[in-house]
Amino acid sequence: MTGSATVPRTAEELRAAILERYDTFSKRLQQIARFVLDHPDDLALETLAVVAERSGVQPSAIVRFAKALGYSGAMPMQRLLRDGLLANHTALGYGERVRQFNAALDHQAGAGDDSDLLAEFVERDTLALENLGQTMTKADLARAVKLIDQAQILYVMGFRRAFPVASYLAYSFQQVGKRTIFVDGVGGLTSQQMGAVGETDLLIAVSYHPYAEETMHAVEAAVAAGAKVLTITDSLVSPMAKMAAHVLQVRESEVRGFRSLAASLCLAQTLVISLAFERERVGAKGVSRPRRRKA
Amino acid sequence: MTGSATVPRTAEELRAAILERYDTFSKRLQQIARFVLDHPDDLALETLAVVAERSGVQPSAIVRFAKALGYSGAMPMQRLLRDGLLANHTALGYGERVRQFNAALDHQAGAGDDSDLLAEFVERDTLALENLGQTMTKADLARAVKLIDQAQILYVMGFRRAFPVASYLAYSFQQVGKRTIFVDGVGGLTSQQMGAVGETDLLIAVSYHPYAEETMHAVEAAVAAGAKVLTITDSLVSPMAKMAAHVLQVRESEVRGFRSLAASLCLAQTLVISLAFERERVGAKGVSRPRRRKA
DNA sequence: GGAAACGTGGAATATATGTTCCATTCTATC
DNA sequence: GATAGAATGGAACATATATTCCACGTTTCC
Repeated sequence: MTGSATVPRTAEELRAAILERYDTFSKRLQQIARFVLDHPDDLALETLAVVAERSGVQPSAIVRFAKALGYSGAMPMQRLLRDGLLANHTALGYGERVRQFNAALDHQAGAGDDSDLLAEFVERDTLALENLGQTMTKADLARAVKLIDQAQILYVMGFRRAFPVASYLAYSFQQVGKRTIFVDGVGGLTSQQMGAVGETDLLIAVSYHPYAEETMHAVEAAVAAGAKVLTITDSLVSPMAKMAAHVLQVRESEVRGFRSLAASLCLAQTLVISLAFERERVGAKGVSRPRRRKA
Repeated sequence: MTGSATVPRTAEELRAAILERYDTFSKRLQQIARFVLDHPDDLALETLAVVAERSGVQPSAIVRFAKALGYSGAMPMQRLLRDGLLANHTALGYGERVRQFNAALDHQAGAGDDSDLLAEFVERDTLALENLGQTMTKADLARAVKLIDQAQILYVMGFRRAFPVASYLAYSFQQVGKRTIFVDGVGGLTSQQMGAVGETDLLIAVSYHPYAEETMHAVEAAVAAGAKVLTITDSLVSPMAKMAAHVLQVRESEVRGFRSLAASLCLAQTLVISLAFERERVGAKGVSRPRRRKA
């Protein structure tokens, strides 16, 4: 039953072995391989039944997987991962990591020091998310969702730094079955794309300082056409905020002058899923169930 | 059977409770208490039988110990310590906390319950960021930055869910003065946009499961043309990963079947700024100083 | 298009683990 | 030093877990 001459004896070897033989595995075995690579901790700590449920396979399949790698069963493989886990844990104590982290943050004034840029950004985005959770009220969200739900056609726009957020919104709203037009400005056709905006429609405009002129003009045009406008922006006094029917303020924190988009995207996804739930609750027509869906 | 009114609910509380009540314990119970305090990892990870043998007591004594602290058995106490261990080792804590999080969600799993969707997503994104900070090594990042820096022309692509990430990368790299072509696939011109790829160029391909065919083909084409490929993806065995010169794995956590992009965007920005710093340090030609710049 | 080989899900089984129980030992008190 | 009470060890038990096995489905190759 031993597939190869050498059976992996460390967590790293196991990883390498899986990668090497991935192609020779069957579909289900590949699925398990992915799970093991992506969530080694789960396999190490949880029982087989839990791992099976979480990875969406049968316990027996996991045993087969372990045997395909040359083990006598799933348990030896688990032990391997567990040991690796413990080794990592003891090698780098918690306190030490915190110290390193804080030290890195302390000299963030240092010019070219990019030694732990990632840690800084992680920290910054975490703060931004925290702030979002504290400042954004349920009422504001509910109102935004209601506006979106009531719109016959949803227009989404956002340029430059706001473009990723806008594209995410457009893509996701389409995915959950909302009629959405992404005003991407390709070919300078912004006004044409917005041409059919009417009173029953909603424009979601995403914009941060410095506010793109194109977006402002589009908002003006939409208001003139009688459409409602929902803006996602960084300031309640931004040019858009006054014209908009509703404003969602997102305060992205800043490190070294660079702003992020983590909070905006988190908010964006919340809007999308909230809408999906709302429609499901009301039993809207032809909307696929949002739960368990891979977005 | 509950010794005291409040049962410890975290690893720290447990530690405190043991210390506080140490004197009231019998000799054998004190022996176990010492072992738990000194080797919490062992109790967390090993089976009761192993712990019993290692600490020189009977399994039943450990159960008694747990009951003396108010638990229904030894298992709940083990779970507690396990969670505590994971909390310290955030890279591992990730999976466990997601599990807890999901378990909590399951209770309120009523379909249309969006009462605090935002809080859920904030929590999930926070976890994903934390995990990113712990699992992404400096070496991996440094190598990616080096690849980008050495590329004469940088191509960036990513479709569907990866599109926001790709657009962000393209926009930001252009902002910091890197020659970048955003392969956005407008008008079905993907292959034309990629037409000029050469050996001195780099393609950054962002892709998540299920991987867009267009992206895979583009990666193949780039490799065939002799260009290097850097992929940002969710699995080391994703179709792209094999062809790529370097892979950056991003594990976005998932709530109710919906994945986010927070970690990916955080990574993206880290790459951009790291490149900017790198160039500044070397004193590259005509690159605007990255600091204090609004990206 | 048919047949063989392979892969898969789920129930059945064997095993190992945590827990309980009670006879025995230890400790404290008179 | 005797005795009552508590504590302990280890066997017996119940439970949960990993593993095996087989009928069914799927793919592959002739």
